[in-house]
Amino acid sequence: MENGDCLEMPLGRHFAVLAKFYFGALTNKLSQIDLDRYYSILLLVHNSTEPVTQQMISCKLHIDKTSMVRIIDNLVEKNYLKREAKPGDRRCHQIELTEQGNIIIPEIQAAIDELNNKMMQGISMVDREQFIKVLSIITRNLQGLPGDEIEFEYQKKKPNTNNS
Amino acid sequence: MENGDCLEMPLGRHFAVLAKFYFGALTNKLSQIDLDRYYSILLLVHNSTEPVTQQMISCKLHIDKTSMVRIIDNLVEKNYLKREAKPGDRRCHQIELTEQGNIIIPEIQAAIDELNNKMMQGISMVDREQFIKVLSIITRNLQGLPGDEIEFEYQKKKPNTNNS
DNA sequence: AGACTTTAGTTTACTTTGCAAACTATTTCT
DNA sequence: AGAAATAGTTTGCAAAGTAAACTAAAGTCT
Repeated sequence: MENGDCLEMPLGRHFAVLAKFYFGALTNKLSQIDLDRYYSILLLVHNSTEPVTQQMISCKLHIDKTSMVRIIDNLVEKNYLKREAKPGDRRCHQIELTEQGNIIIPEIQAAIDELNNKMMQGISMVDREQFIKVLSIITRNLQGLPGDEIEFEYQKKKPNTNNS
Repeated sequence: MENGDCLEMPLGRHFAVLAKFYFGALTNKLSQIDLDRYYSILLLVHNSTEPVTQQMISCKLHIDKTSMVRIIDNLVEKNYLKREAKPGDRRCHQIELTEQGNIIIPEIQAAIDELNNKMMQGISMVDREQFIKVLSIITRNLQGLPGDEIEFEYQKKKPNTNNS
């Protein structure tokens, strides 16, 4: 094998460690906020063009749906999100940012931008883009999905795919 | 920001998802084995040239030391590892592979190689190497470490560093 | 319309992991 | 010898994944 064993950990472990460092640093940067995690969720709610449901967040962020319930409970309790009945389908809960939620979005975004910058220090723009590109391909390969974007199959045309 | 927001998740989240997919696939490949995790630990014990202690594993793999106790307990109970008194320093427990542990190492290694291959499909060798290189730099940047390898500071000359 | 199935979300129970604090046994420092 | 540091352990707690069973609301199918 030419690749893989040039690292002293399996690549998956490496990714896990990176994620840990990343969110550790992010939580650190955002210690002013009454929230030490779930930033991705708030961002997703904020950036989404379509109405956001719990299932959609679960799918896109690959978080378990039962965990999702608890997490949204938490964020609602802390007054960053609100659950509203979705008109037209009362099974769904439409997740929206509260006023307080909207306030911290720019702070989160700024911290992430800053962190990404620090993280990418010493890497040329070309290499950064290439890195992101490879990251997308790897993700797709690992899912075994033919998709084009890293959209992660949130109800994207399911042609009878019994994905068991 | 030029980078970062080209993905719809913070990069850290992306890494976490990748790790999840990776180990999911790996566990799947290794379903023959009576072990659905901790592969990295067994590999580390196997590949290490120096005697392995729990602390060393904790440091290299960035696993909490109290979790480490439980994990090693588990692996000892399943007869993949054994704890032995380290001659010369009875505080340390020297961790070694059992016979059964040694048997599954090649299987794990093969599964990882196979998975890495599948993961890297469609990416040229040059790009793979470049990707790994960027990955190392990012890791170093996130740790704020000046180190050279991704060795993660396991007792590498600690000049009074009170890492609290 | 009525029966069946699917979907979104919830609850419960259990497991794994991380973190913090307190602890033991050993070693090192002075 | 006495103090401090180190390796490991234990306990308690919180977060998060998994599985199973459940509710309520749609959707489907004769």
